[in-house]
This record gives sequence, structure tokens and C-alpha cells, in this order.
Amino acid sequence: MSKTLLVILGPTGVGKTKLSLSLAEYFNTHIISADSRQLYADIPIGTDAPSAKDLKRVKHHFVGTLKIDDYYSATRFEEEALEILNQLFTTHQTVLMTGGSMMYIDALCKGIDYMPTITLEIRNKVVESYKQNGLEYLVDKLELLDPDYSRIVDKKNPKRIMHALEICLMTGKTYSSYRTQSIKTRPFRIIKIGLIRPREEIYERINNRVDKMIENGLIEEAKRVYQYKENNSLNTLGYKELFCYFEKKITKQGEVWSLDYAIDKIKRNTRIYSRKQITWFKRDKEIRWFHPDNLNDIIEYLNSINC
RNA sequence: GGUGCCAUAGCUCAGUUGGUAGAGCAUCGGACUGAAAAUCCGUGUGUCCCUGGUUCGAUUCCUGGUGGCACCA
Repeated sequence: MSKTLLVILGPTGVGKTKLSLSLAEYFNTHIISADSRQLYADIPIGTDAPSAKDLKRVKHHFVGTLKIDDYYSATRFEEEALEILNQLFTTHQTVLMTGGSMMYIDALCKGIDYMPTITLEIRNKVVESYKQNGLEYLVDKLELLDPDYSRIVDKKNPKRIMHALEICLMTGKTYSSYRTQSIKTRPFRIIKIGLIRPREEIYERINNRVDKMIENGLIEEAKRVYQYKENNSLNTLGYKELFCYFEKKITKQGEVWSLDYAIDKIKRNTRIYSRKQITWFKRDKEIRWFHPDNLNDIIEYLNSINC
């Protein structure tokens, strides 16, 4: 029998955590978390990380393993998750991966192209140039250095432009030359289970969850990490909005960010995020969709394919 | 009871000197390959409250309703 990676995915708030715990117990196995923010140890409330109790019930990987200012990326996740998977497959037939970080899931399932890590020096240089000269300047520069990519890149998206430029500047080669976009095959079977609910249910659960996070001390948690706010780990739902409130920023409507406004924004942005996830997952035809309450249907399906 | 103001998108409102309408928010759709909870793009048909009148033509002006708000009794 082949080894199986069972992927449980879905939009935020749909109920992945609860179902994954049940399934992991059913298979008596571990969970690999595919969540780019639950990786960080100091922000468990805002990222809705598995509780201490959950972690005791089932062994998790990639939860709370990083410091708030650690660098991380989908590629590192690919490498490290593969390594852990290989170990786990020596003792387990089935391993679960669960999470909502779309690119992390794809990185492990399909692989992503190798690219050199950008040095801090180059990154700062490019970011600085963006601030000084604006996006169009960078677009022009990219057109010179990598005309192929320049033709297809979204020219309004600063991150895409900057990253391609960084690669060009650092390696002296084009960004396109690293972009093979080939799909890697894995030496194990991958089964994807998608969890979905009607929109209203997802939205209601998100709204309730945010209220609960506030009750559980999200504001204090955000204050504790505020000094690290420049780090990517905190460019995150829940924190960025509270930071605006802390800083008494002015809203588009010309008012000072109140706590209520920040909380509404968190809810709204989380809803938008969940939609974005749905959009991404919709493209993946390998996903078999279920309602999270139908654990039995899922197990029945898995049995039928010899899981 | 009297007077004044208001009634337009799911919400808050703008607007049409009379030629059937548009912003913000909400909603919805999409892109995505080493920062991805990031970053970026796109999306507005709605009995313009109802009725009658004037008019070639009314959501717009006028009459009368209905509902809301404010003030006066």
C-alpha cells in the first residue's frame, strides 16, 4: 500500500482544526500544519492556533516553531515538510496536512521553483528604490533586465516587480530563467479534502471568532508584539488593524481609528481573505469537497479509496 | 392637530437647470511559483415611496396620499 498524504484544506473559519483532530485520531497519525502565521510562537490568539489541549491530543508540526522576526517562505516549508514527511512515512501509512495557506499547500503538493534567497542588502536596495522612484521606474528597469517576464507580469503589483528585480540584480540572470513552473511528482499519494460551508455560515463563524479573540486577549497580544510590527509575520489579519488603532491613524472617512472600527475591519478583512482562499482552491480539480460536519461521509470516502 | 424637512442600490448618501441615475461601504468575480493571513486587478437594473396632473417625455415640477425626522401646540 502506498503512503498517503491527506490534505485537509478550506477557507479560514470553516472548521478545519476540529475535523483534522478527529481524522488524525482516526488514523492515529500526526498533523503537518500548512499555515504561514501559526508558525510563529508569540501570536497564537490572533492566528487561531491549535490550543495546548489540541496539541496534546495530536502531534503537530510547524505550529509555534518560529520567533516573530524569523524569516520564512513557502520554499522553506516545502523542504522542511518533505523532510518530516519522509520520517513520518517510515512509521505511518497516512499523514495529515491541514491549513489554509494556499501557496504552502501547493509548495508541498506540487513543488515550487528553486530561487536563490535574496540578501537583506538587495531587498532593502530595491525597496528603497521603489520608495524613491516609484513603481514605473522599477517596471522600466525590469523590462531591460528581463523582457520575457516583463511581458507577462502584473505591472501594478509592486511585490511581483520587486521580487523579479531582486533576482535579476542578485544573480545577474533573468527571473524567467528560474521560473520553470514545472510540477514535481512526489513519492507518495496525495488526497485532497476541501471543507466548505454556505457563505453566511462562514461569515458568521468568522465574526464570532474575532469577537472571541478579543475576549481572549488579542489586544494584549498585539501590544506585546507591537515593537516587531515591521516584520512580515505581523503583516497579518488582526494585528495590522489593531496597530492602526494603537497609532490613532486616520481612516478614509477622516476619523481616528476606534477600537470598534478596528474590530469591524478585522472581520471584514478576514471575510475577504476567506473568499480569496475559495477562489484559489476552486481552481484545483483534485479537491473533493465536503461539509465539515459530515465526518462520516469523509471517512466513508477515504475508506472507499483505501486510505 | 400645525409648520418645516426628508423618502434614490443591502447600508449611508450624492445627482438629474425635466431626456429613466452614481459614490463610499457591504456584496460578488479574478490573478497568483522563494514576503502568500502578503500583493494586485475587476464587479452596480435600482418599481429613484404610492397616486393623479402638467409635458412629446417626470425619478426630477405641481396635487393628494403613506411613512420617517425636527420644531410648535
